[in-house]
Amino acid sequence: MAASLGLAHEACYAAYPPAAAACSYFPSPPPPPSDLVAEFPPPAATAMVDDYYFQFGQEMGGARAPGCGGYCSPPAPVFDDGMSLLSYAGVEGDGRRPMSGPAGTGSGGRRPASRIGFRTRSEVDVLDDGFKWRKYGKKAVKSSPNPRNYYRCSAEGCGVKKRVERDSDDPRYVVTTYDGVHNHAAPGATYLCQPPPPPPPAQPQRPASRLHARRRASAPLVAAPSWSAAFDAWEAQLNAAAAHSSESSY
DNA sequence: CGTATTTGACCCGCGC
DNA sequence: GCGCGGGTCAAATACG
Repeated sequence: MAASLGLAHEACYAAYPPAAAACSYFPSPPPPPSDLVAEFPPPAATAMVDDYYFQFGQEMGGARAPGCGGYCSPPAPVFDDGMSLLSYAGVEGDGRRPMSGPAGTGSGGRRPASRIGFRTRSEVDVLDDGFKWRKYGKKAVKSSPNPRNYYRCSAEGCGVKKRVERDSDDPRYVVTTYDGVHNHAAPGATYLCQPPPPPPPAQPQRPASRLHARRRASAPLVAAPSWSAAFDAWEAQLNAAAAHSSESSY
């Protein structure tokens, strides 16, 4: 199922509003980026997210924890050009829903709290990112000759989802899109990043409907407005830690 | 037998 | 208003 071989990273795209973003954890330090097909244990995502952060982190206004081997997304998108980043990644997001604009627009506020995408060269479709996923759907999409697979984090109460599909332009690449933020640790993961501040109790994101009413409750993906204050505190904590770290190193 | 996957159907939002 | 396309559900099936 999961794979950890034959990976090379190309690009990834960005988180976007609303403001529930947090630190996205990945299980192990990434290998050095390389054009060569690296052979290493998971995860596929790590290196690319890290690379991406270095490339776009400032524009995104993201916070990077001292010694963080993962990616800490900003509480809200700071960059103005999310679509261009998507284009850079060779994916088009939802296709129907704008990646920018007021939260709750698009399809009735069903937009996930945060989204990170990867385009990874891999011989296999499913990349081992340290989390356990359950497949819940498969769909042929118009924009690609390859089917899109839908996965949900199998951890109880964790509503994170991911979509996996082969790049329509180059089938050697797998486009993986994560929706939401894990509220738990990855099994067996080694975290280098501080945990984000605890999310406040959030309201269900989906509008009430007959369908949604009978569906299982999933972990809320949207943070309450007060979350930004919590993030500020967390960021300050990171800055303090960074300062302390630099002082102690001399 | 329990769990994971498959797959057709359904729902919803958007564009025309 | 209608059709299209994407996302999800849930019963059926496969697998260990």
